[in-house]
Amino acid sequence: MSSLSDRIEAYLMHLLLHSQDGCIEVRRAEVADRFACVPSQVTYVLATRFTPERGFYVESRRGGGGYIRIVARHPRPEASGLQAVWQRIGRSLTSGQAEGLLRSLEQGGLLTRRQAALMRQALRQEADWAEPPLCDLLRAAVIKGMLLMLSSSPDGRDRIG
Amino acid sequence: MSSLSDRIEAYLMHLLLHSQDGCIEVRRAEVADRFACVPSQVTYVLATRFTPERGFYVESRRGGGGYIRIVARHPRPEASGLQAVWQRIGRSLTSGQAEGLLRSLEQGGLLTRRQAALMRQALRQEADWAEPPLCDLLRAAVIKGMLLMLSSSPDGRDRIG
DNA sequence: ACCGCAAGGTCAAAGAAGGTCAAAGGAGGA
DNA sequence: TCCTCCTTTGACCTTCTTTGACCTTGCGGT
Repeated sequence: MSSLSDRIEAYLMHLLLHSQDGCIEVRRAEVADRFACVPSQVTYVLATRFTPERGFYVESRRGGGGYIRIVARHPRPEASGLQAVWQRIGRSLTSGQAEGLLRSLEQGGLLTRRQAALMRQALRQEADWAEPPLCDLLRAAVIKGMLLMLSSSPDGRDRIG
Repeated sequence: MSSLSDRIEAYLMHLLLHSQDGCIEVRRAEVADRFACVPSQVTYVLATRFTPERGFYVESRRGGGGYIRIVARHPRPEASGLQAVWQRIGRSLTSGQAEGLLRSLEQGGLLTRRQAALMRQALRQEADWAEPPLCDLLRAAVIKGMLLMLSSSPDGRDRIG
């Protein structure tokens, strides 16, 4: 089901989420080895998933002692909780930023796949009809509303009855 | 005589009902295979039966590891009063309209006091910084996002407690 | 400097899904 | 009968992934 790229993404995301500062260093060849694939596969994953648009930046160096460093702009959302994530969201959010956020929340276990899917749908439906910059404002508004509702009653216990 | 489309619909619905969270992932080619039909038949069923109006969202991805994900907004078949309200909200909502809406939802028992209060706060925070007409757009977006999350919680949180 | 190895980078081709669209088929009603 | 609406099919398109050949960069030794 999940593709090789997805598994590599999950692996790197896992490392990021468990890092102290939302910043990791890996060797391309090592990662490729772990997943028994060609090194350029790792490059592909970095290029398609860990983009600045989604809130990551990647630097690397070649030659002996070379490395790839991935830095997350939203370090460890799973440790800080939905409330903290919510506070970091500003008034505007591009679709790429929203997608990156949802993915990392999903990876961090703060959102179920279903919740993430619902939120994606809602974002499309409520924001995509507008042009930038309006659509980005709407996206931030929708997602913050949704996160607030989720975080305020994570398991339905907030029902007063 | 149930048509092929009906049988495919029934099959997918069966999977949904037996899923824990009202969210399934299938491969188009596999489903087509099971019913010995062309893949586009599955697309047809999705397009005609699993529509947003009927309470379903469909997400898909192409390429290797591609899939079709179907999400039911209501894992439980019970209709939700919130859903109906949600569907009637347009793209714009004045603060007066929003307040009226929240009040009637609260009185109707569809929202707890706490939820309503939370939503009021979110509305103020996310929309009031802007001038009309933008603030009305933002209000509609926030409130729809929040209602969606409430009305689609798998644990039936949206029912009157 | 120069050379050679040890990284990582690029790019394009091949492969693996799903999407589109229009034509053909079928069932029911005016 | 004829018309309309829903189904079924299939040819062709678009998107995403995987692989591999070849390129560039950095470091260390001579």
